[in-house]
Amino acid sequence: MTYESVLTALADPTRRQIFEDLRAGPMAVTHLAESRAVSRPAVSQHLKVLQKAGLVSATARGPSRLYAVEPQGLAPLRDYLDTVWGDVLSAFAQEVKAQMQERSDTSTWEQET
Amino acid sequence: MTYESVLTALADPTRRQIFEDLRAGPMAVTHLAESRAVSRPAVSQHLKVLQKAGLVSATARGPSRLYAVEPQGLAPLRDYLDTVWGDVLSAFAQEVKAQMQERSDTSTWEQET
DNA sequence: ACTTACCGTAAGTAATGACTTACGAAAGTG
DNA sequence: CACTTTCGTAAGTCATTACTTACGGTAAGT
Repeated sequence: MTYESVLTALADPTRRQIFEDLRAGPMAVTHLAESRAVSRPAVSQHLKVLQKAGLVSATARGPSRLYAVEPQGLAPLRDYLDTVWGDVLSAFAQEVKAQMQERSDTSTWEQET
Repeated sequence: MTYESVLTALADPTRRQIFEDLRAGPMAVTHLAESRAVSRPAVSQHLKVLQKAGLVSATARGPSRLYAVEPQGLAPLRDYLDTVWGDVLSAFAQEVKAQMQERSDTSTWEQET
């Protein structure tokens, strides 16, 4: 639900691969595990994290369970980038211009990165 | 530079707080550390990770060092969300509609989440 | 030059998390 | 009703990583 959980969920490479594999459509846990280097319980645990983050949803299909991408799960992260950082990005250009004009004389700076 | 490094950099809560604190403007390491519960070297290490991810930049200011937000650092993550998941999101609505119409008869499903 | 202030790095420790094996539950099949 | 398949969870191990203390290095002030 929160953008923090989305970030931590997408930070792990294996979990991100599983999430991206689900782009092909809903899949069962066994099918997800056999095309990967980790065991099936590991995939289940990753899916649990993804589900808690709202990125995937589970559907009982007999004894099997189909996991599918929940597209609205990425909305918190998108909103975070837009609302929290959108203003900063737009305000940055102005500030840079202002500072460069303000300190055009005091030129004792030393850029590193 | 890559969206993976951005995700791992923003996954840690302390590191994310430091990054968000820099929205107020360029700050020195000591100033960042004294308003937080971790030591100064810890902040330095976090800033190193953020710098490698392209999220912040350092500027030598006398014996001090001013760290500033690098606004273009979030671009890889934005691009990842747009290119990789933008198509999936738009294609999802159509697929859902098609599936619901296709399986309007085989109604033995059981939603969980 | 000596001192002070600010910072990065090294080394070591503690904690978080990713993974495995083992087990039990739920649902279809004979 | 047994049997099989599929899956989640528990317990434990191992690797990653976040954190601390200690140290050295650089730049300004006196």
